[in-house]
Amino acid sequence: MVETHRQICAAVEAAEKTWGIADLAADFETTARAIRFYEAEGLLTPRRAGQRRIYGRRDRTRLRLILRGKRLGFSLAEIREIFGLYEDAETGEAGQLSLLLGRIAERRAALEFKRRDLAAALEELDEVERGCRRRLGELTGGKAADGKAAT
Amino acid sequence: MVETHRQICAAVEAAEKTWGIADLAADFETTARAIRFYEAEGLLTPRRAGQRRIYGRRDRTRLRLILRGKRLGFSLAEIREIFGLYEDAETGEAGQLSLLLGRIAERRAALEFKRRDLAAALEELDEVERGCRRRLGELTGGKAADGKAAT
DNA sequence: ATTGACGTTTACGTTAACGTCAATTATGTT
DNA sequence: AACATAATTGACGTTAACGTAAACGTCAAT
Repeated sequence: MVETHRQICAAVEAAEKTWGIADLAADFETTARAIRFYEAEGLLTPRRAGQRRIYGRRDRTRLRLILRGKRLGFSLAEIREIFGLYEDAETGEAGQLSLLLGRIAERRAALEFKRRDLAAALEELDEVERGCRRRLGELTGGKAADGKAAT
Repeated sequence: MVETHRQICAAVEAAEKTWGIADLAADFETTARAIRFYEAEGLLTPRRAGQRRIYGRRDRTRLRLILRGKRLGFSLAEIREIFGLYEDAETGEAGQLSLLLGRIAERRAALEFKRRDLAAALEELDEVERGCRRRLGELTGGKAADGKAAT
């Protein structure tokens, strides 16, 4: 007798909660196609129940990292490298680990560069807003007594 | 008599410094092709001396904004919208300006969302580094006296 | 007047990251 | 057993953001 999906899930649920691909897509506001694509790119490796993909906690956190990485402007290739770091940090040998620290430092530098970009963008936005409010004040404030308000 | 490029530049240089497309490409570590592409997308509008593009201060700041936007994961379409905001803040009428404040708020929300993403990414990287150092300590520190170090 | 450096337009090619559709295969429901 | 529902693979299409190559113009220097 071959186990059904339900039976397997029941057995597994005792140990760990699982999800189907549609669940993930809904929860993370993405599509099944995209999730399969990430798998094809080596970013996800869900278990299988026969044909069907079964996702666990670990897969969810992975997907969360993927999507966040994308929002920050990283390519899937870069994200894959980052995952490499994460793996190596757990499995690597001593020789690799010190090299790893260097690569982690690079990653940190990239992230902090982005943080500066972000800070600059926010500051400029503030400036635009101030300018906008000032102009609004000039136009509606009624105190058109100063020569510059004429147009 | 038709003015030569040089004569025009000489006349203009008194008022403002200018650059050619290759200069910009070099200064910002991008390519002439990309710069032309941004123009075709309506993100840059350099003056012309005959056929040739002449870039001024304003164009440079624009290009800087474009590239920063890209690094932060914005599409050229989004960047174009942002430029729209910037323009409107200077030229818009009163009615538009209050609407504009709302769009600015949206932009700010998007940027602060990214900031949270970024903070989370940095924290996780920290965690990975700590884990890495801990493992490194276990492997090389020699104090393998604790049962868990065996593998 | 030719060479070389740089710039221009036009057009087609490329890559990443999926979307879309079709044909097929379970799975649970009635 | 029949049926709808949901998932799978495979194939091809699409969009954004340029790259690349061809063919030509312009200017300064030789």
